[in-house]
Amino acid sequence: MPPDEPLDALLARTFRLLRHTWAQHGADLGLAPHQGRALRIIGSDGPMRLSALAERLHVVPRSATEVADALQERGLVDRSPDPDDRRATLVSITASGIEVAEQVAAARRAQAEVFFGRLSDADRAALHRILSTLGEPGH
Amino acid sequence: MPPDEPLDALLARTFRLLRHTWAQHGADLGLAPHQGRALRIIGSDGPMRLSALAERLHVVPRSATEVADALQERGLVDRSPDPDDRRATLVSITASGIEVAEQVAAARRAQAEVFFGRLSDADRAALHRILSTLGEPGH
DNA sequence: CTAGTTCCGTGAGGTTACCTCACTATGTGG
DNA sequence: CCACATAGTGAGGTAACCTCACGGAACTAG
Repeated sequence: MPPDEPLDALLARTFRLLRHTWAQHGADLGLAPHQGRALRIIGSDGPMRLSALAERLHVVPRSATEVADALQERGLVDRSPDPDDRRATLVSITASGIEVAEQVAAARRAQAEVFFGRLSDADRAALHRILSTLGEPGH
Repeated sequence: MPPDEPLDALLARTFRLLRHTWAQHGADLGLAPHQGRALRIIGSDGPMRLSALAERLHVVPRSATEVADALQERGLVDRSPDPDDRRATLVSITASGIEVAEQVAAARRAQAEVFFGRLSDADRAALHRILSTLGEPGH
């Protein structure tokens, strides 16, 4: 609302708006944010160790166990022993997991279309370029 | 990293990068995210009821009590009875609260300067305009 | 004025999503 | 063979939310 809102606050506010719509639809599918994120990661990167999943989610390994537990209980992922290391467990997505992940992805695409819909093509391209610049190298 | 990353994911990733630096400096001052946010709100909007603070923080009133408790215990805010309504409590910022809020704000400005520093003035203006458009009206 | 209703802040207690620590089973370098 | 590191998980803790119920205060009708 403030016309001179600093860029950082503006970015935060915009993101919160976007996240709000995500949470809405994620909740509709009974998925906590990290669960949806994990499902997407496993779905796109293929079977991975729990420790690898933990790293992708930015949580400690113990917490990835819980995320996997929740998804497994819903039948969305499976655990299997890693043939290369009998200490390790591979988490892979199931058929119904793929289905749910696809629903999530579709809902997200649709929502992004609405959310960014008011921008011109040029503005979308500019936003993409500028954000990419910010996300790039020099930490 | 993906060159064709969708806008929504890109926005989220960029924000996470920014938030990470916030959390860092907030933690340095011993402030949880909501505490810093509350301090900023009370500092800029003046004394307010707990229920009003709750609304600004997007939490239920009971949770605002806890945020205020934590800040009061650090001596950063004060509670006083609302002269207009003896049911209500006004939370106002103290002298040391102002000092801490100023430190937080200064750190934030400095970090924003670094974070957005790689953008040209034109790009900053474009980003500001585009994000403002996204945050505006038709939900 | 009074009786009913609504609203303010908070005590009590639950849930959730994280964490650390310790343990077992397994792998690895000397 | 042995010391040490690593993968996942049980046990238990914490922080930040939540709901529910309450006492005091304020509004509203009759």
